[in-house]
Amino acid sequence: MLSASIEDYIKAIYALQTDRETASTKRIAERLGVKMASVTGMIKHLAAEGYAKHKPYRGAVLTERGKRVALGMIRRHRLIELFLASTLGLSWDELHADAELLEHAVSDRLIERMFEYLGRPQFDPHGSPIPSRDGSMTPRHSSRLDELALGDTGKVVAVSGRDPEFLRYLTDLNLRIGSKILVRDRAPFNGPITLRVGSRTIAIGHEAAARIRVSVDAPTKGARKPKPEVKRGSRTSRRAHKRR
Amino acid sequence: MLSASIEDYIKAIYALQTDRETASTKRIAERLGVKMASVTGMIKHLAAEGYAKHKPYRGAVLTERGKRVALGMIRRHRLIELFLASTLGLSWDELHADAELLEHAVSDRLIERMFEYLGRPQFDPHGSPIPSRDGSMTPRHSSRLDELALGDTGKVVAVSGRDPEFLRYLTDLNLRIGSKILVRDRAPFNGPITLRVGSRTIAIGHEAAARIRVSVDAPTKGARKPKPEVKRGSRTSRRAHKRR
DNA sequence: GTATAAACTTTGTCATGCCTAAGTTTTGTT
DNA sequence: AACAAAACTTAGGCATGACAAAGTTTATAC
Repeated sequence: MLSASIEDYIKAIYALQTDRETASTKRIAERLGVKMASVTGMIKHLAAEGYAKHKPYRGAVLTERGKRVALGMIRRHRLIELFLASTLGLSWDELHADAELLEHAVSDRLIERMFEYLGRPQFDPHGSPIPSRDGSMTPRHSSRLDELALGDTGKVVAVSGRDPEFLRYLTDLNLRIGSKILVRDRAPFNGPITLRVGSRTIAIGHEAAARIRVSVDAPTKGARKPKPEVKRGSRTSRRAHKRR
Repeated sequence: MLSASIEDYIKAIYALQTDRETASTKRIAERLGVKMASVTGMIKHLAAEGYAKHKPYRGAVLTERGKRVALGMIRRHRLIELFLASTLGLSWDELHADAELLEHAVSDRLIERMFEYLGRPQFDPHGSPIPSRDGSMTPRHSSRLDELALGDTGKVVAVSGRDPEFLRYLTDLNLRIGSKILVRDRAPFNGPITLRVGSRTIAIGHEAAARIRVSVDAPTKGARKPKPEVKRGSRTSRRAHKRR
């Protein structure tokens, strides 16, 4: 059985190496709230145990074994979040902190019971995919809201921050998973993006918009102003995550 | 914040001093699966922190402060058990182990959410009372099944063991919280007790019977053989614990 | 290209909580 | 009462995982 500390380090490295290629000592330390010296020590331990590779002065990278552990933790985390949301009705800004504590304590048996109870879900309350037991994740074909063109319509499918402030801000704007949006205006110089959300019109900054993932509707036949220079991901429409 | 270890010691001392007046080093060690030397060390620590009094060679006793912590832990434990039973449908033999792990990790906020979600329950799935936030517990007026007289009828309100084997045994006998029973026969010399449970007739040993608490029905007018030498507790009838 | 800053590692220390081995107190037996 | 066994404590040690301080490597600036 791995200690809670080791699990946290592996999760942190996984998250960091998903962005960049490698997880630096500094960033791991910041993420976990420990000093760099502690991180170096733990990275060496992880390397000795075969969970990571340590390239001195160059950061850490997980091995396949380490990745498997990381995906297992993410699975636990997201199932716990969904379970707490479904049963106790916790709002999305409250979920992360509690799941973070519980993910080290919940038995495998309980995780699988939750999985079945929740109807073998694919996505958590933030729209993030839940890894399957074997570590595979349903890919999401979505675009960053800040990359949408004027006139585009779509549905919010995920958000990438877990900061409660940010999530409450979105709630105040009426933005949640499944919200339908229409891009009304895009100010130049990374200025705010104006959206239609339900019956409200709101303005949102670029930084926030970049954290919101949207599945964009295929354009309808009606005349619309194209904006070809904006590149986007695939636009497959997907059902939103089921809430109760 | 108290460590999981400290919480476990306080719980163990509480349980032991509820039986006897004091919790001996040996018994604490057995309960927690550690050596006596470790217990002595921790008792001294608890005494230094004001959670317990240590009388060397005489065992430990919790202070008021320690008791408050213990009741808080019991509250958490029992609410978690009830929550897992209510949502995931865990059977009573599965509950204890998971709750034991979770009770150290669940936030106070989550505990109170569970409490409300469950409808401010008074009893856990084993029929044990759930301490209120201030530490008071609804007393249960019940008798040990092995002390019932021939012909007595009643309802199972609680069991006092948490051993999964024992609980599965009771399940096999059709005995659960709320089961109505009738004492058909009592063999002499601490022999088995024969019961009517629903439509089945079963025999149960004294040791098991002593762990089952029953609320005995007031005798009906019809003729019945009295057995005055058996003393019992009060016989107030109480609603059984609500299951979903 | 050299100096300085930033990132990183090494070394030694500390708290927690466990252990073993050895010594002490209490209890039980005769 | 005296001895042996059981219960208990003390002393010393170890693993984990954190830290600070000091030293090393890499990046940045000029």
